[in-house]
Amino acid sequence: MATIKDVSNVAKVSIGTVSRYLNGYYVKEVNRRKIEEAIKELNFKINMIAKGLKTNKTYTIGVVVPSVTDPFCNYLIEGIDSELENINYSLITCSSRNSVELEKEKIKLLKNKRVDGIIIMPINSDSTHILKYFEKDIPIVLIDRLLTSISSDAVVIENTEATYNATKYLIKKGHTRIGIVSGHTNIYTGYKRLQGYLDAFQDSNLIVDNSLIKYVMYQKGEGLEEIKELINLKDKPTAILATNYETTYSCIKYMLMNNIKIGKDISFFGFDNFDILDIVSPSITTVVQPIIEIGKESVKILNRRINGDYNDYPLIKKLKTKILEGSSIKEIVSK
Amino acid sequence: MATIKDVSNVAKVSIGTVSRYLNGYYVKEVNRRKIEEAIKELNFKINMIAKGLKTNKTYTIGVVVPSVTDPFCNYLIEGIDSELENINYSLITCSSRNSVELEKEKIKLLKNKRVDGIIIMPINSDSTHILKYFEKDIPIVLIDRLLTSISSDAVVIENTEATYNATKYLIKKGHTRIGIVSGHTNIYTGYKRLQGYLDAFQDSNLIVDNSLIKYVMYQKGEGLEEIKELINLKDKPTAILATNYETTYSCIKYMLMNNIKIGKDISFFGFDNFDILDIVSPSITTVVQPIIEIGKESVKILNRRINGDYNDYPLIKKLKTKILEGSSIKEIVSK
DNA sequence: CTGTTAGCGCGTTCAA
DNA sequence: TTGAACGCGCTAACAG
Repeated sequence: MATIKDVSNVAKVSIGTVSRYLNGYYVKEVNRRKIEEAIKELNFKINMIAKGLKTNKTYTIGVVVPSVTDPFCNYLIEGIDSELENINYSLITCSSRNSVELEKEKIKLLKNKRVDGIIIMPINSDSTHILKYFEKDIPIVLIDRLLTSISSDAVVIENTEATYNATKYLIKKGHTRIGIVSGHTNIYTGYKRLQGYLDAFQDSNLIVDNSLIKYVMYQKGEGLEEIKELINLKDKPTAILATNYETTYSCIKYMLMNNIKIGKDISFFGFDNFDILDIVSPSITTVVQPIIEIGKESVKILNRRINGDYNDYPLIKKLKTKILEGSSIKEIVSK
Repeated sequence: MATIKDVSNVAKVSIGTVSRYLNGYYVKEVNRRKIEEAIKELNFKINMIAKGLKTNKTYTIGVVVPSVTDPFCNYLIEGIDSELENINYSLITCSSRNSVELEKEKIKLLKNKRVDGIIIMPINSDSTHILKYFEKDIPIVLIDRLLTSISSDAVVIENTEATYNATKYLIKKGHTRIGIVSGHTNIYTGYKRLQGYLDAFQDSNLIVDNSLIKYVMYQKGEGLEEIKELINLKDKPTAILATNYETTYSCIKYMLMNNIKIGKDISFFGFDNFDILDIVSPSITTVVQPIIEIGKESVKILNRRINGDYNDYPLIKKLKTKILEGSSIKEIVSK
């Protein structure tokens, strides 16, 4: 593959001149023409590797997500990718496959690759194992989940507010026995979202029944057993609140499998609204996160750090959620 | 950030020794210890950029897919990513967003980045615009779709066989008026899959009614109008065959929206089985592709090319599909 | 087994 | 404005 040296030979100008031309500096008209011809003739493409070695930039950022087949992560990546296009960066995608070990591995890999920045959606809130990667050499932005005892840039949603509003919504519809499929509290979003549920009960002067709280893994296929327990409680819940996409999915699956009529036998409040919910009937009332926005925002912050702008560091951006109303929640009129 | 030179200084051995240590060659026990200490002390990480400049390798491959929010592409990426882990490569993911322009752009970008190889799922079969990127400098493997007039490594499925078997299955169940939601024939998979449908009719000595063939875009949200036409034909089809995930999804959505009972009012044969079909009732009979396998296989071929093994070039690997039986197909007993 | 050194392709001085 | 020369961090070849 042709190098800058080959171009300088063919064009009969010096390497420096070619380099300057490539980087947008002014060169004499005659030389410009000669260089352009040589480039075309040799089909020269600049070697970003060599350039990166010199400029200490790779024009690449890395992202580490727990899964690449989870729609939440995919939309995150879509947001990141589309924003990256604006600044001409490319993206190395890494899946930590929900393994802390792999997460470490991948971050190390990205650092070796000298990416200009890293976006991480951490597996859990435990920062001890990850802490050492947070030297200031490469900027890192956290998404979706924060890490304990690390002050870092991050983009998350108003988690507590999201479930608070959802729970309040259910209470207003007359529900007091509301089951929640919560994540484990060592996961940032699990902890925060449970908090919103508890707050809503407190603000409404209602007592929380702990048997209505089920802790499940935020992973595909998890939670069926817990949902079963919830639904078969002696004193049954009249409504169930799921707190992320995976649990929403599991709830729907369980209820369909067991012929439980959503919105009739039991009310249901979901979390995250992907295609899938389009084809469930009745339509599901859900908390909707601005996922694409989260991705885009994280890139914007990261890019400022890459360019040395640490003015507002550390910045924790919290995005608002919305409620999308469907027909999965029945109003209970008190007798 | 510490360099190999710093390490050699601290460890009091030569640069060469450090380099050899890093690359797995044998160094004297004493030196090994000193080097390891120095590395830990300096928190040294090898600079892959510099290594790449020398070895002309980036240990990175690129993949270009039409979308990063389409489950088919996601599972493809999952397969690629997991296989890449075995050979310690990382992956630059690019979305062409179903735009030929962007597809060109992304390939060019990957070439500039000097990735060691590229995997492409082309948008359509038209190779003219893409042809010039197929110089032998960087190995390319096509997936899912072939390109006209380019001989290249590729991993696809037995497309014609897949729909042939599905159509035969329907015919055996007594269906003769089978509507097909086909892709446009300028897309490799669209063309091949339609062929299977036609072949099955011919082999069964049945006449194909062209009004039962609808051509739709293989993209999210497409096809609702065509499905409507199909279902509202004067002489209605008794069964419908979708030919990819997007059209399967659209069919299900249309039927649910219009309260058409799948497996009762009309039989339905889907294509690709993601989570989503888990929560549709009745369960859908589908053609199942070995998607993860396609991804893994493409990496295996690519890796051999990267290592200079062009023995069986060009290799077009065709993987088999299976039929997953659900309850969406009714048997018609002739009166 | 180790130290020394050239050079990968490029950007960037410094003189001219 | 341009050309020559150095160095980014690393590998590989050679001599020891």
